[in-house]
Amino acid sequence: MEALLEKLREAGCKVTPRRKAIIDLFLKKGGALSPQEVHGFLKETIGQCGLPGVYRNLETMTGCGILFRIVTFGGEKRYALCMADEDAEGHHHHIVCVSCGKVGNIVDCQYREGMNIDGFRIVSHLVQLNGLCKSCLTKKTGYEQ
Amino acid sequence: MEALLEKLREAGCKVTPRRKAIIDLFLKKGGALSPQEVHGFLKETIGQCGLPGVYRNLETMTGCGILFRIVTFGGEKRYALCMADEDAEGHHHHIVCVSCGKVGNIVDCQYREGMNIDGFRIVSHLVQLNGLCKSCLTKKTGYEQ
DNA sequence: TTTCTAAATGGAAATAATTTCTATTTACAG
DNA sequence: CTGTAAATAGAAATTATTTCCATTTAGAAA
Repeated sequence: MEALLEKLREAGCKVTPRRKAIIDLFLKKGGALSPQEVHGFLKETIGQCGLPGVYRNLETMTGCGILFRIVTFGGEKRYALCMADEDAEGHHHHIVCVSCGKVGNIVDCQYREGMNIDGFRIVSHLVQLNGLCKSCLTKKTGYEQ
Repeated sequence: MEALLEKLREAGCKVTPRRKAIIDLFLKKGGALSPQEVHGFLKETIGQCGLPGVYRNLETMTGCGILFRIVTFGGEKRYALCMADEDAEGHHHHIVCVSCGKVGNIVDCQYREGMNIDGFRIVSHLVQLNGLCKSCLTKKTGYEQ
């Protein structure tokens, strides 16, 4: 938790009760959440908070590298904690369990900014793996991305 | 064009004037379009057509493999023609020019369904490269993804 | 500490995006 | 041709997202 708050400070953002509550929520829930879900859960915990604030904070915290946006085939917005561990400090991608939402880091990536592929100069790229984590391979739950 | 219409038939979908107009539009424009843009352009060409129909058709045609959904960091929906050439008949990904929207195919991919990575069993994955195509490397235009 | 200020918040309201619904039309199999 | 399931149109409903602005607050600086 403290490491995540530090990321806010590094980015010059304030550590507010609401932001703490949002991080808390993601830590507790463990998976990927939509703005609406975050809003709903916050209502239960810290009482109130408008959707505009939720949207703003999810984006702010994505900018700080605390959250990242899950890519879904339907295009709906979902965010998850970017738990960069020692291995994944730098460039990395995510693997998301389609059943429970657990997130892992993928550190080996063949793409780099500036490289040339098929006549294109790469400026950015996106890789996301969807899979089943160990525990969900045995017991399937209701959560589907 | 005919090859694309064939994909509709293969999927058991009807070939309607509107669908032809949408394919036409993508062929002419060349890049990635949002539902709203498609709607706007159709108004100019075939007169009218409701947004609901645009949404339905973009999804239908994505299901047939005629279009694919561009992944943007902002999460907004955009579609582009999936011009699978000889090399890219099967599994492939896309590289999109962030300046003009031109789409290329990436056929070498290290990920496969069913493989195990870091304790996850992969069920699907998504790779998208964003870059600058040859012509845009020299002249930058206004179009940004 | 206290003060100050830019950043964050809350919530109402506006806007934009997407879906649902239903009556009508149409592609195309037979 | 004809019949029928699929597609269409557009209105309306719903949902998602953003804008706005007055108020509060975190945290730097005095």
